[in-house]
Amino acid sequence: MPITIKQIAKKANVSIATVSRALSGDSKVREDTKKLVLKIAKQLNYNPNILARNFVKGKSNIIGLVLPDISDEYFSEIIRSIDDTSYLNGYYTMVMSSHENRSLTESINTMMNSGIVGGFILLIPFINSEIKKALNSGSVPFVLISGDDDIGDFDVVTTDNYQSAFRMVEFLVVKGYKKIAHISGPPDNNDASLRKKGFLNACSKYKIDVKKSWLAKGNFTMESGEKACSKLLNEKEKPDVIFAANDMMALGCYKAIHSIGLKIPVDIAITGFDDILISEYANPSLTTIRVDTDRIGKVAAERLIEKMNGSINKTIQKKEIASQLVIRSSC
Amino acid sequence: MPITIKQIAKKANVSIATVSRALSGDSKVREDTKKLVLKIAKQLNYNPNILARNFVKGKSNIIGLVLPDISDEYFSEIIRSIDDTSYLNGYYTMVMSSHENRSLTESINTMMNSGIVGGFILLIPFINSEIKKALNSGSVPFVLISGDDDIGDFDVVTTDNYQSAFRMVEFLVVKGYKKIAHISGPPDNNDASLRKKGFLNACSKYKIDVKKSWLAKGNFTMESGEKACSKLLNEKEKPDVIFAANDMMALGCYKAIHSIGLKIPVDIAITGFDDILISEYANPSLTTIRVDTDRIGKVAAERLIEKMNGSINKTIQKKEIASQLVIRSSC
DNA sequence: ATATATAATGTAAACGTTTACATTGCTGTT
DNA sequence: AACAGCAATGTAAACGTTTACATTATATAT
Repeated sequence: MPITIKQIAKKANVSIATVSRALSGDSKVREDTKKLVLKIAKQLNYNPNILARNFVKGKSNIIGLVLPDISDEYFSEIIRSIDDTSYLNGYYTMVMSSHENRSLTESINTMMNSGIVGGFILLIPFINSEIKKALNSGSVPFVLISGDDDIGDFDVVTTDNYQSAFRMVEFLVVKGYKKIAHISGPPDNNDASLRKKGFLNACSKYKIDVKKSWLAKGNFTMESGEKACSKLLNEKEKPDVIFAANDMMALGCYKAIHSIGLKIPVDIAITGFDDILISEYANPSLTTIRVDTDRIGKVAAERLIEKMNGSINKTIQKKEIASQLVIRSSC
Repeated sequence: MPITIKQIAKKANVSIATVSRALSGDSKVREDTKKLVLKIAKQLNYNPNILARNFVKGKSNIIGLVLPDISDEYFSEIIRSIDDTSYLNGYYTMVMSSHENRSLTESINTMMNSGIVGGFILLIPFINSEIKKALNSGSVPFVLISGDDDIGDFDVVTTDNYQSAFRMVEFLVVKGYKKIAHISGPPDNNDASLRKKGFLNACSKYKIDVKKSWLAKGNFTMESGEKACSKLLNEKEKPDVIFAANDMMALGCYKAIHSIGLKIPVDIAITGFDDILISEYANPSLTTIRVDTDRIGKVAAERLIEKMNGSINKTIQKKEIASQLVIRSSC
């Protein structure tokens, strides 16, 4: 019982083709017929059947968004950012979380083959050959959002993990720190390894001697940060600052440090990476790196829409979104 | 160029109707034809065109999810939970954020009239007559997720704001606190007013004398909590515990208290509401109330799917999801 | 006024699937 | 062997929109 162009056509005494043209606006329709059709459409509260439109056009104006198997505080920001951008360009956003019941490849296959989306964005913490294969199996355009752009011949939007970690070290060096420790993230995580690499290369550039025992291992959890920090504090030569590969581990360091009565940043300084909500309010507030999630979503969506429109640029594009050093009181 | 049932039909030497029936499984098709069709479908890597299916069936298996104009850390959990439930029932999830560019009513109208979704869930912090009107304007089923179930004749899933606030006070009373202050949230926010109501009624039941000056006003931000707390600390008769209507304000209290050198919970105790990520890691960890977002999403999605399937229960359902008191070190 | 070009509109097919209805094939009963 | 009854399959229409192509109306040039 929703209004269709047929009813408009009848009421306006024109053919459905004219109605369609008047509504889509781009074809040649006489000004007054167009006005009439628009008026009647409005009057009847007509809304185009999007499913029918997508179906007949053979392409969908729905953008798929594949989320990985983890809950992350910044996902809702990315989702919102992508949805905003999509909306402004006349697209809708469909989410698809991967989890125990639905694997990532299954999600990709649905995106590729069901026709339900015209393109998709994949939030992907790591890549493997199975995923690559799935991504190469179809012709639906997509863009990746990842921590690493070295993941094959795909369009990808990344954070500048390496650069930011590098700059963090530079900042610490300028501040006068000499003994810098690092707590790294999971070894199979791209963000983690790039941050570590940035750390190491910066240290090497600025002639900071990194003791092996100062390269602690964590897994991005607060607990692992706490544990790693305790270990560092037990070294006979203690670092004077710890650069954790993410904020959660940095806050774990807070715990370890406070528990033995030391003070940040007086006794030891801490820095993190991510600028999660809590970091601003921690005591002391945490110096860290803010990822521009808003921009990441926007850039990814814009690039995807470009591809969906079949516009010019066919070459693979790697876009790195700059993060920002957020200087607070922890160092 | 995606595979269609036509190609399967040709290859299997049957009509497209038989293919359709074999694939949908529910009609009477001979066992061996069914097997043959399924085999060929698999072999050709057939995926049904969902747009076409939805279109011809006149209904969509996409569930819309309308998000309000705020970024909230628990949204990604709700989104995930809804998507999980949808997926398990054969549905997809489409998000639609409301914001400056797209009003809430506009989102509702799209959901109602474009045919793109078969039903939708509305995350809604408050309701007004314009929204009510929009909701009453169509025939697409929907479910609300709100802080208050007293928002008209709609299916709604709520948190038990009132009950939980009530129980928080009970808990504080049992703990021996006598002078309880409250920092309320925005006056037009349902969650906020129900929490305040629960607080007041519990105080009244347990004969807790609530001084007028102990009813501070905030707006859910950390700053407002800090300010309200400072004011409370300047009263000649200070409360011995402050129950903030949300965690952010509770953490604002932390700031105010620490800044003048007092200790929590020794000098004054604090409790919150929401159990945001940061609360567990605050110092001291915050006693608060955890909203079961996972369950909220699941229940809302299940109820919506029930309605979309046109199953039995047509009467309005108000479902209140129980929250959990999380006892930590701040009181 | 006529011919021509072009603008406006109409006609009808197409998209992939489901499904009401029609037809065919098979089984068992007499 | 004839027929009923039902199971299996086929035929074709339908869904709402767009769009290639056909037709008609209008404007322009002669």
